[in-house]
Amino acid sequence: MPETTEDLNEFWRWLYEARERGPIALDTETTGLNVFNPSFRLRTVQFGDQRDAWVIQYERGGYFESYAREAVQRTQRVLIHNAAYDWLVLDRCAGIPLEDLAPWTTDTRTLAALCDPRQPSEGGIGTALKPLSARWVDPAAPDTQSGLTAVFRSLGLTKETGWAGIPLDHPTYLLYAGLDVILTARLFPALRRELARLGVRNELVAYEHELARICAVMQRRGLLVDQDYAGPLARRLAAEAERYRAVAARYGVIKVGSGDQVAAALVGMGETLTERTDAGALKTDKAVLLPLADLDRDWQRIGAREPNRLADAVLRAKRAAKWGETYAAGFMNKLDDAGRIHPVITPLAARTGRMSVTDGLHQLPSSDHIVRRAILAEPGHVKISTDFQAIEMRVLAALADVRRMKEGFTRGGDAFDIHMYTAKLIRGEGATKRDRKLFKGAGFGKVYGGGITTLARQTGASEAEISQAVTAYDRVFPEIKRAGKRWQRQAFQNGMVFVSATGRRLPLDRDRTYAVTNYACQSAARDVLGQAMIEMEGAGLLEYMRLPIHDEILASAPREDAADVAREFERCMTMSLYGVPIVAEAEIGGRSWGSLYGADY
DNA sequence: TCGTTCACG
DNA sequence: ACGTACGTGAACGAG
Repeated sequence: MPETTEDLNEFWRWLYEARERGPIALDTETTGLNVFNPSFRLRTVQFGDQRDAWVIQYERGGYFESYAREAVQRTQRVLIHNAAYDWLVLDRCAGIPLEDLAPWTTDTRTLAALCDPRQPSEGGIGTALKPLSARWVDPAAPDTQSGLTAVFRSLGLTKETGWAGIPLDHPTYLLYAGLDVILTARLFPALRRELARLGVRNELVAYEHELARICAVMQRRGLLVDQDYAGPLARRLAAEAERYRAVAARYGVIKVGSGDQVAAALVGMGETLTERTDAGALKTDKAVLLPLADLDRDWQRIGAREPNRLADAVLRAKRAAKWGETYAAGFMNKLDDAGRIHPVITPLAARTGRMSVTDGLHQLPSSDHIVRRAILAEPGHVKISTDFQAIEMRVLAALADVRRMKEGFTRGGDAFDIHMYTAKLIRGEGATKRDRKLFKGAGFGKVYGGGITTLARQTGASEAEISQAVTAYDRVFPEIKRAGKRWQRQAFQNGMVFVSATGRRLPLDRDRTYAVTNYACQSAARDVLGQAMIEMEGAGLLEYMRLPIHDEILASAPREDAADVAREFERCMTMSLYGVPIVAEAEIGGRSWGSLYGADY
C-alpha cells in the first residue's frame, strides 16, 4: 500500500515491468454496490499479478487518485473478475470510459461461466471469486468477502454500511483488497487452460466479451422513471393493499403473505385445500385461490360459486403489494440524480446462457399497463420494442431439423403462425382457434419437456385431449423426439454436458436429462439475440438500446426517426438459422413503456 | 437461510 | 422402463 510519492513511484515501476510479463489484474473497492447511487464513492483501486498486489487509496485524492487513474489507463491487458462492475465504477468515478477499458479486458467471471454455467444451487461452482479460487487456485484460499463481513461486525457495522464505513487503512480491508487481484491473476491461467482442454473456442469467449460491454453500456444509460407517475402509483397501490389486508384481518389473517395463516383460515371457513407444497404444507398460491374467489386466470368472474371473500382479499392484497412495493416504490428507491434506474444486466446468468436483469425489469406485469407506464423514453423520444416471432419454435425447427416445421417457416411468410399451421397439419383446414391453443400447448410442452398432467393444467384442456394432441404432434414432427434422444446420448458421452451449436457447454442433471431439448433451444435463442445485439451495435443502434428481454430489445429513439430506427432493429434481428428464417417485428409506442401495452401515454 | 409465492419470456 | 414443463429476480414469513 503506497503511502508516499516515493512508494507511488515504486508502484509505477512495478506496473511497467509487470505489464511486459502479462496481463495486470484489476479490482476496486467502493462504498456500496449501486454505482449510480448519488452517494456512491470509489475507495481503492488494486493492481496485481500472480505474486504482488498494490492497493492504491483512491479516496485520499491527490497523487493517489491521479496515479490510480493513470495506471488504469496504462495497464494495457487487464484481468477483472466481473468486469462490468469495475468498468462502470471507473467510468463513473474516475472518468475512464468503459469503451476504453473494455477492449483490453479479460473477464475471469465470463471464462468461469463458459467452463461451467451452473450456479452453486445447481451443482456448479458458481462464478464468485472465492469458490472459483478454491477450485482452481488453492482450496485454502480465504473468503475475503465473508472475512470482511466479520470485520464489519466487529466495528459495529453491517454488510450494508461496512463498505462505506470501514477505515481506509484497516489492515484486513487492505489485505483482502490486495488478495482479490492476486486470486484473479492466478485464476486466469487455470481457466484458460481449462477452456482449451474443453475445446471452448476463442470466438465464443470474444463474443461474450463484446456482449458484456454492450450490456454494460445499456446499464450505464439506464431507464428514465416517470416520478410524477410512479410516486403516486406506489402510494395508491399501498393504500389498495392496506384495504384488502384489513378485509383479510376480519377473517383472522394478520399477514396475507403467511401461507399457514391463509390455509388455516380457509379450512376454518369450510374450504377444502388439497394441493401441497414440496415441503408438505397446504398450498395457497394464486392458482389455488383464484377458483375459490370464483375468478378465472384473467381475474374475471366465472359465476360458478359464491366467491370466498378471504381468498379474494388475499389475492388482491398480495398483487397490490407486489406491484406497489417491488415495482413502483422499487423504482423510486433506486433513482440516480437524473431520475433514472440502472438495472444490472448480467449477460451470462442462467445455466442456458440466458441473460438476467435486476430491479424487476424482466418481470413487470404485462397483463396490465399501469406498472410499465412508469418507464419512459427520453424527452422527445418514443419507446420501440422489437421482438422475434416464435423464436424458440424456429430454433427448435432449425436445430432438430424438423422437416414440416421448416417448410412452414420457409414458405409461411411474415405473418406465419406456427401453432395454427400445426393445428391444420393435424386437423385439416377446418382447424379451430381451440385446436390452435391445444397444439400451441403441445409445442411448448415439447420445447420444455412437460408432461400430460402439467400441460392439461396449463392449457385448461382435459388430459385425454392433451394426450391425443401430443401423439398427433409427434406424428407430424417426429424429428423432435429423435433429436432429444440424440442430444441426451451425445451429452452422456461427453460427461453429461451437451455442447450447443455455438460451443456453449450445457451440463445436464442426471435425473432430468430430458431438459436437454429446452436447454438447446433456450440457449440457441439467447445466442441469436446476442448475435443480433452485436449487429445492432455495428448498425449504430447501441445509443437507442435500453434492455434485452430474452426475445426482445426495448429501445428509446427520437420520435421523428422512430420508423427508420425500428426498421434497422428489425434488420439486425432478421437472419437465417440452418435455413430457417428468423423474423422480428418492431412496435413503435408512445412516450412510456406502458404505451406498448395499452396505456395512452 | 430456506421455503414459498409471484411477476416475466 | 417410465416420466418429469424450462429459465430467472424479488419479497415475505418462519425459524
